[in-house]
Amino acid sequence: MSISPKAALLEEYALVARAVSAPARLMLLEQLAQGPRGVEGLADKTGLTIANTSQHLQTLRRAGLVTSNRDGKAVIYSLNDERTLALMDLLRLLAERNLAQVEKILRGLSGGADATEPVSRDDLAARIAEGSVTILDMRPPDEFDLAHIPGAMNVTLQNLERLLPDLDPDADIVAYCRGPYCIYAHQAVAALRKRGLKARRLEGGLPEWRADGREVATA
Amino acid sequence: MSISPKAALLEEYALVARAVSAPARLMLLEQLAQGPRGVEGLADKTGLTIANTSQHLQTLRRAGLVTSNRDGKAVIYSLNDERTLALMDLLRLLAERNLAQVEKILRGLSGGADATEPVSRDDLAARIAEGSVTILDMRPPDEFDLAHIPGAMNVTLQNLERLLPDLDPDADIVAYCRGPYCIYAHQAVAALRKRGLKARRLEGGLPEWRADGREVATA
DNA sequence: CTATCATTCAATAAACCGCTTGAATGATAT
DNA sequence: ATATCATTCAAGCGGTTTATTGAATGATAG
Repeated sequence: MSISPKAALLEEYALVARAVSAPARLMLLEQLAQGPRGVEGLADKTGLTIANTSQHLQTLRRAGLVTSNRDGKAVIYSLNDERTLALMDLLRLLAERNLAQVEKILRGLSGGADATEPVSRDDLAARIAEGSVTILDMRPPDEFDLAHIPGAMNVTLQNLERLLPDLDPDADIVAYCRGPYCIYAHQAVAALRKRGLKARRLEGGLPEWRADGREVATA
Repeated sequence: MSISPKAALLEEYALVARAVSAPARLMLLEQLAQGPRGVEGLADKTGLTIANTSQHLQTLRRAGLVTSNRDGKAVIYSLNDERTLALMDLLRLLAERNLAQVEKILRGLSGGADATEPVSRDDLAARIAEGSVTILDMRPPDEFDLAHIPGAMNVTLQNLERLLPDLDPDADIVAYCRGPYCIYAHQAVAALRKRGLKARRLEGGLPEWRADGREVATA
């Protein structure tokens, strides 16, 4: 006598939820949203050990969220389903709306300033067409090189200070990074606004920009 | 020195995911999607013990997915955010698309017959207006009494057999139950089709029908 | 005030998860 | 074949989660 089909189904749904229930795996998925990666690359980016990264990736694979294929001696993992990003975004949305702790952390990121509404991707595209916006890509240079929004300047939080004198104090600035989970854009906007600049965050990040079918540039 | 804000945020997102990563809690949420309930009622419906139910509900509350308020000596829990249903539906979708195991279980439910596409709620509403459809509500009578689609007949799997002679063999039949997680409608459709009747499943269930802003009837 | 009832808390054992370590695998290059 | 390299496997430790049990709480009714 097997267990009920209902219980079996719930167990499978729970398996998917469990896959996204560990911070380490959310980090890995955020990286994979940028594009396919090998185990070592993912381990580097996330700060996990190689063996640990491999294990987490296998958990994700068992839940059907990623696939792997061999390329020579390296194993390349990629997102299996774009809707995984939607799942992660819903997690974020629910957490932001319903958990006081999250609001507190986000307020801390913006340095006490009022959180500003993000700029929609449609808006940004229109501004690009007008040529009336300065775009900052806050991701590490290697990710910028792979793909970025056309016209964006690659800046890290560390060298943002040095860039300040070069920025037109009247320009509208839009900062973005990996996606909704990436906080560099939050931090950049906070730093820029503290200096009186008109900076805002892009809604989502590069994967979302791409998912809209918009063009990207490569180095 | 506190941990990084990024890690703290991921921990909170993971908390939400963990909340929906246990079959028992998915069952509770499915019940709560029908409407607010007390602890004892939820324990009855899910087959969990009272203490266990209470603990799971507190886990859900910590994740911000449900709220509770006291009514006399009973504590009534309700869904805190409609998007929780979207989260659960996304879990189901990802599982159905990417896990072979799920497809196998669903094929088992339909008794080997080809799975039929569900009827959309728009379609059903149009058919109701035409009066050209027989609607079966497969939920337990107490849930039917609280709210059901106007014109629906309340049938349980157990007494479906007895009802068969009364059904017009040429009628279009649409069965529904609690929502996407409820398998009674699947099973009813399988049983009816095996007897040559034209039965299909409604997409989603009563909570989704309601969320569309459509009317419901009460006993 | 006392009794009752629904719910929660506390303590426990068993199972599971996440990370580390070191060895094993499997594909390539010499 | 042998060496090398990226990845995976296996085992183990500490911490967390789950279900159970029985006691404690808190609101209401008499």
